[in-house]
Amino acid sequence: MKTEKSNRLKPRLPRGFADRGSAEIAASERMLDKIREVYERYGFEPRETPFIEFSDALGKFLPDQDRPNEGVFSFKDDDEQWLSLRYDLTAPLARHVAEHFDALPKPFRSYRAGWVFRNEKPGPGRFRQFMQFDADTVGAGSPAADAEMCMMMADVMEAVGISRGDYVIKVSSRKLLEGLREALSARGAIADAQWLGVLRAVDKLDRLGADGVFQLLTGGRKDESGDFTKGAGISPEQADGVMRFLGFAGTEAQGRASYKADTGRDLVCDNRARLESLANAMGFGPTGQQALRDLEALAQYTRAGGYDESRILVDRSVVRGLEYYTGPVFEAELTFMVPNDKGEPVVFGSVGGGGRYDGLVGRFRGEDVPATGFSIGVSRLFSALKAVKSPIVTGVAEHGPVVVLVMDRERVEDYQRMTSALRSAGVKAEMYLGAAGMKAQMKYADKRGSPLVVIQGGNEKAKGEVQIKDLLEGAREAKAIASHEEYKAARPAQFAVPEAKLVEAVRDVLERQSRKSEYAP
RNA sequence: GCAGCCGUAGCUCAGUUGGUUAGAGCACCAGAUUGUGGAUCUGGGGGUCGGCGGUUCGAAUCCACCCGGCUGUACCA
Repeated sequence: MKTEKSNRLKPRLPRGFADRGSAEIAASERMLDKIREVYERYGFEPRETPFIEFSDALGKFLPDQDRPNEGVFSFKDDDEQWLSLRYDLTAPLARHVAEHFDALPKPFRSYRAGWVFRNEKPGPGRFRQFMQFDADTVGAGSPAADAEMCMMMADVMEAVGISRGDYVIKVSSRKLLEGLREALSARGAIADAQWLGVLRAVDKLDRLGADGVFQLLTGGRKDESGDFTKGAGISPEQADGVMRFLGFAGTEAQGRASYKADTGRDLVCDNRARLESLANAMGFGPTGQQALRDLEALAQYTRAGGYDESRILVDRSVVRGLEYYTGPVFEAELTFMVPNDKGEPVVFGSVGGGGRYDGLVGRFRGEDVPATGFSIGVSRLFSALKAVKSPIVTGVAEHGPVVVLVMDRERVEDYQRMTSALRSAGVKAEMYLGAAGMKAQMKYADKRGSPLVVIQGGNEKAKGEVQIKDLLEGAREAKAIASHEEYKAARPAQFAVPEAKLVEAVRDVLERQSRKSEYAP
């Protein structure tokens, strides 16, 4: 049945979605296994939730009439209730814990890997379906729970092959920022909308630098393309206070040159000293004081666990999401340089993050339930592993199956018997299932990455033999052969064995191949 | 969402001031070779030139709109 070309369906994928091949799936699974091992070692247990939740359970993104799918994929169920594809794993976990609260041990420590969906503009390395790998502790309000998250993140980095020094877990606290707001309010109240602008500006410090942040805090900023971003609209004096919080000395009026950075990895010093200098610079009120005490405790616990500032570092510029964090926030940053598409070296950047969200479970209950956790961006971490050539992703790809050629269509049963014998012996094998001739079957085996093929035509059958052709060795030998006649006559790396010795001979070849690293594809 | 650049075969790209039947390399398929993956040679399939309108005797080429891609920016739970 031939379809008219014009009505033929075009095979295509919506943007922001991707297919994956066997090599990528295998490498990704290896990475997930490493992460899982770390979580298990810390005593976390697996727990899964479905892709779809009631929209109101997911948080602020309730679909409205005008833009029902803004940011999140939503649709109406038969009973007119709004459902949504989850956009992270934290909100569904909060729902799960609240729903089974009485039955769960508390603190409840669990982990999960899963696909999440966001309906927003995709870009390079950004998809509308992507995987996160989360761990959470619900029911523990102590900074020790947050400290454990940081240590576990550090362990994950090393478990997947990121060297010590190539990553840092940066820690700050939403309460610390709240303390900043308190302190700045002495010079005039800051409205909620303004404060969101301040947080957004602070979050961009590493990308825009001090000048850019200052502009975004006050009037606004025009980027090189001429696009204007509206500022938060706080006073220059308040903005100076924000800059002081971030570790810059001087004021705007004294000139930009006097600003001095105290963040980032260049100035690694004692976490306690960093917190002290911040306390002295700011003069915090009660909220800020509490945040300082929490972070001090956290730093003390991680240090006791053997994690110093080169691995877990207090950094006030960490903000994270604007929505539900209530206490410590953390971010796993890879500090090595990679070339961007213009060839300039840039820091690889964040591969995951998290924080304390004491209010999220409480939305389903009368009272706050303390909770903390973090999330790893799986595909982002995966591309980082490629960049550092971690053995987890560069490890040799597996060979394809042994292919038993079908030389004589009348004797499919014989070939099936050989294939089954190989499988029973634990050898990955298949009988050729297509309709093509021998040459095409050889090409098929080649494309599948077969280590060898089994050949039994009429001649071999008459002698009670099978031919085994080592495809890897054969390809190597063929390079030296120029003419096709010679190639045909030579039958490189091919030999006959008695039919009864088939399995044994195949194993010998596979064994020999596995010892020769030069065959690695 | 806003701004800029770009859409020609599966991929990478040619295509003259608007002018016959739109090309190349790679990839794919077949033959040379009853039954041998490589190399070589010969042949073949594959295009509504992103889409839809317009200007024109004539559009891959010029114009408008739409769609898609890339880049920056905004948002990012």
